[in-house]
Amino acid sequence: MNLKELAIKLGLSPTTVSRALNGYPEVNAETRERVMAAAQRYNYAPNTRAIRLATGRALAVGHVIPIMTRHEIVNPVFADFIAGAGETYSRQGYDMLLSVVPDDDEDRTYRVLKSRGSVDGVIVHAPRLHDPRIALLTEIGMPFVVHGRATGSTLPYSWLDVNNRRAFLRATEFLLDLGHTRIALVNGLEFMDFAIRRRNGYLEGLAARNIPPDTTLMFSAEMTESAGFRAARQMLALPHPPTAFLVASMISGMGVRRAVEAAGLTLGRDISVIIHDDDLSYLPNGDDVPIFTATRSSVREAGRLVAEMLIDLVNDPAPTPRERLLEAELIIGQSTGPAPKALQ
Amino acid sequence: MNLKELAIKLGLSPTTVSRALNGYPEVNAETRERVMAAAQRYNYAPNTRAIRLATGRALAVGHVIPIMTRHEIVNPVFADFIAGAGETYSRQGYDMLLSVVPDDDEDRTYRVLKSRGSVDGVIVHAPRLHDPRIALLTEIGMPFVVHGRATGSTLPYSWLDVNNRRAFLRATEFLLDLGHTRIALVNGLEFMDFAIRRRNGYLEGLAARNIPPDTTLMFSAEMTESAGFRAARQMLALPHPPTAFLVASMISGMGVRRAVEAAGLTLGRDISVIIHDDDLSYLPNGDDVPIFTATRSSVREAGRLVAEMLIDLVNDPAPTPRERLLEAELIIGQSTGPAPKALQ
DNA sequence: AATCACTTCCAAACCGCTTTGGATATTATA
DNA sequence: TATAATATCCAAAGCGGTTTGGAAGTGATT
Repeated sequence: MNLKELAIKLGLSPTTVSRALNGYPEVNAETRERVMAAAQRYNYAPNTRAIRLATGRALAVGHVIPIMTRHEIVNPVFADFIAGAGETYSRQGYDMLLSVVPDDDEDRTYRVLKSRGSVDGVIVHAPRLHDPRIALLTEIGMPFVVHGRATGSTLPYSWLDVNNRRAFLRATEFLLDLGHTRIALVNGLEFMDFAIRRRNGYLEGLAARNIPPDTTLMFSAEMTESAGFRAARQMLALPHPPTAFLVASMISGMGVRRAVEAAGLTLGRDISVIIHDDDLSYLPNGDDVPIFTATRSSVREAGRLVAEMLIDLVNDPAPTPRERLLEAELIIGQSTGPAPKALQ
Repeated sequence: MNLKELAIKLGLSPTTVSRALNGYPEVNAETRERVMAAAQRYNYAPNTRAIRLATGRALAVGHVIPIMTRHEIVNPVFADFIAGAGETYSRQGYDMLLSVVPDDDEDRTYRVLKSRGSVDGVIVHAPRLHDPRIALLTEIGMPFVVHGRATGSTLPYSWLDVNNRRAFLRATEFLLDLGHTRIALVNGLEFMDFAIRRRNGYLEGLAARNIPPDTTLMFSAEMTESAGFRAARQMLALPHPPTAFLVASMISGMGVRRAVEAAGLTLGRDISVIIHDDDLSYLPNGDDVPIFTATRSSVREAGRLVAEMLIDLVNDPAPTPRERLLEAELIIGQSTGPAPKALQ
């Protein structure tokens, strides 16, 4: 059942039917009723392909997921972020287009997305320092919003980010207030923008108390359980081990916990751990009471908001970029406590 | 730059240019060269919206992700599965359309996807017993492939599944061979088809050795770390506790491990654990040597294959459904060992 | 030289919608 | 009552491709 057939059945022109369904004013209220009812009855839904061609809009948003050819890691926060963004798209009648491409092919993908008109805009994931995608997208005129920020980028751009620096600063201060002075950082890969900001927050916190940073207590790698385990095991074996860990994610935190327990130490008593919790639905930080003390910020909510920002941007391409900084909460769990006296 | 403009620049008709680019035979080799070169030079890419309308094909595959309104869990294997499927789509020139919808709205979503012509087919995720989606999709004539199977469904349908029954049967046998007789099952939600099959494999393994199943050793819940922890803690506190656990996922396995260690027991010595490992890229089961003994099957590879099956199906709607059963490997890690003598 | 079979190209219809530019009927205004 | 304004509807022209049904040219065949 298409527009024309429906129009014939109603004894109206396609024009009028189209207008009736799309809420244009130049159609009799009674006629509109009739049209709506018929559309319902015949189960009519306009063909999106035709709408897209006629309007020149894709009614779709692209997410380009680069698969790193080196370390083949799919970002664990991806599923929840997508779920959040997807909620927004469903609500607003947009489609979500996912392109999974080798990371050396990302440029071409954006160009093709643009020239084929497949999407109205894109979301940029996991920005790195001096991220080249910002210049590329600006150049080809593709609207975009970055989830995160790209330190070092000179062009203006729209973004939504968590205040990672502040989150890790607060976490550091919290540990310092508990009497910890040997605080380790188990960070993500430090070419990622968020990781840099977190490190900066950590360093800032230490500096404010005149504690010189100790590179043996600073670790950076992919946020896997194993990496967290290795980092913590290694640091706990130091002659002057840390009494607290600041950890980049729930998953690495589980590795850290394993190392702590393997060393015969007790979490929250001998060793304090604060993680960053993206509030992933399949990795809840405990049920009622949180397992880990954490800086928490829902990546799903971020997905919802970023998607909204992009749709706004597409519908009203204002010259001034949209920016939004979310604060992470610091939630207290069972993994932190006062620094052990013996080591203070 | 569109077809017409390109045709004018070349002094040819749009027909010829279209045919040249699409490899039709009725065009001079020399002319084709010229057209290809010009397309390259002017950076011409055909507008997908027009192609879709003209051909009546969506050149897109849909993935409908139901967000359960109750327990808001996004499937953790989702990201890797999507990554795998996405690789296939990129390779074959298809778009991947993701719809995130409340689970009570899934039906409507499929109908709309069909009547609007947004996709050529869909992948059905996470089938349950008697899954109603199979009848629905068959009824509305939407090509689909199920990732998994739906026990109880009477209609024929195409699917790709891991032999979950066999995997858990083998894992059970492996534990039995090690002398374990008190084997616990920490399963996923048992309205999910894969969970039922795993339980069946487990029960079959026990039955073959004349071990009656013990319901106090059978647990079923969402596959979270906390759920795994709770299940194991509870079972380990039993008067006659298990010496081995069969666990549905890496994540629940981590919870089980935590409970084991919290009970002062050692994994692989006092307690054996076998997990099912979906080979998620962000949750590797150890680096070089596996942490957990596991039944392993790459969900990413499954994604690649399911997507291929669907595209085949769309391009050649054969009457006989396509079926494919993958076997899981049993890989030996550090989490299993002979049953402790004292408890045997 | 006429006919036939290819080869190579093109004009025009079509996909299903939106949107422009009227046309017609109805009501208000002078 | 004539005219202007308004309400309501429609024909037709896109949107940018694909595809059908020739047409013209070329070389081979009779």
